[in-house]
Amino acid sequence: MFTSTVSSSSYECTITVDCAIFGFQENELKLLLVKRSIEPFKDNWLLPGGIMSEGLTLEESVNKVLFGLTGINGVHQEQVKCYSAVNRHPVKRVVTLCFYALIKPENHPVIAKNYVSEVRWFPINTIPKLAFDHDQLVADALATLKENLKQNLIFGELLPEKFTLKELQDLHEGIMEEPVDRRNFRKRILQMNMLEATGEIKKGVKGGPELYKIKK
Amino acid sequence: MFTSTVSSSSYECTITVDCAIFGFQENELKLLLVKRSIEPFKDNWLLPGGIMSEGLTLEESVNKVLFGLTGINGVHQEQVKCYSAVNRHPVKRVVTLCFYALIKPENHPVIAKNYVSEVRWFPINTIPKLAFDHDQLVADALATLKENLKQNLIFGELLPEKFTLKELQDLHEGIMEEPVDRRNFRKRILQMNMLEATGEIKKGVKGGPELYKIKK
DNA sequence: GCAAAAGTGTTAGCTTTACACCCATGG
DNA sequence: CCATGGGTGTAAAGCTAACACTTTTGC
Repeated sequence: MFTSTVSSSSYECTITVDCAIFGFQENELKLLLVKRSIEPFKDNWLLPGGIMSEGLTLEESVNKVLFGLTGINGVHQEQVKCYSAVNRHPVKRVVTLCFYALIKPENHPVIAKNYVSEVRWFPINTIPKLAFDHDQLVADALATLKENLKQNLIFGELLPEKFTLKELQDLHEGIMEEPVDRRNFRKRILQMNMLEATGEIKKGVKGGPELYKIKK
Repeated sequence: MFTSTVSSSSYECTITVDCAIFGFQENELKLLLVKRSIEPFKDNWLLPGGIMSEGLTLEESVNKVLFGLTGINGVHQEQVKCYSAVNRHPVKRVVTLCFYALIKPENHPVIAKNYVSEVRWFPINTIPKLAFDHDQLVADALATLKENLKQNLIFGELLPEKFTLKELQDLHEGIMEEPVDRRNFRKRILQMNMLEATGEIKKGVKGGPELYKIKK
């Protein structure tokens, strides 16, 4: 812990935040990337990121940065890992904390702003080579996301208030990138006792599936 | 990610590293704490910690800090979490990255140095109230340690080169704070296929237990 | 009415847990 | 020789994984 009496020896450093924003669309997991319009790494794709703000926590800072680059606003962030290799930025020493977030793309229209010339959702298997050490950050963020999802089932805002078990299963399969047996999935989920049936059925879809919601 | 063209808006901040050093001694898990000899929180116990160094990664920095406060040198560090609440330090904004390490106390004699008036190993259930938000850091570090240990079995330097299964089990039980069945433990461990029998038996202990070592 | 999706139970395999006796060694 | 700890196997329970047919609905 920093101590006031040794502040003369204090070394201050730029802290940045990067965020792997995952979204679920057309039944597959996607990642939001931005293209840099400036050097270094001009015209390269990378994770949206920027500098920590003076009066904000890192979680608040990353949301501010995200809004400033893409227009995305106020999403729940989870920490992934801190990266501090001395040469990870070619120009200046920066320490970065990486976050991930899980959002519904249609709730968050994106616009390229600031140093970003383009913002685009990439299906998870078509991610290009990224600038800086962001390939590593993405790999770590994805592993953390899957790990967290395996334990609890935090779906964030990915589901509408009322949803069918099929929708839930598609989400799971999309994120985990592996299929699961329908009956076993239903059993497992219902045993968790976190959902409650609404009694309503979803219209406009064959089979007449029941709608569920998350128990309060 | 930080960009050179926006460096005018860069906010630099002190980054500190704190470390929960766990040790195993007299068959129980202990935590190394230091007592501050200066304000704020003079005479309070807390985790050893200090400022990130200019040319070092955070992992290297925490080892430097640790050496400077306690004499402990070059131990493997694992990241726990980053803490960035704006008021977590009463004097100045600091962002802290917390680590944990797992060492063998007898390999690392400790000496109080710098702002530390005393260094002591506390059994995990007798930890006093700590300064700053270190109660939280300790709770998080312990949870991370257990989690990591459950998955892989990283024992760091806790075991001698050759050890008996009983020693391994005591270690496990001590860290996890729960007993396990001896036969089931042996089965599980040997199935992992990470150990190999040396053919030697340990002398000076009843029963004549076989010595194992970690497979290369 | 037919194609597509929803709903539903049972069984086999596997994993995990519980449990007791004999043997080797140190003192 | 005796007390302490090391070594070993099996059975029950719980969990996980595999699998097929009937019902509902949209088109």
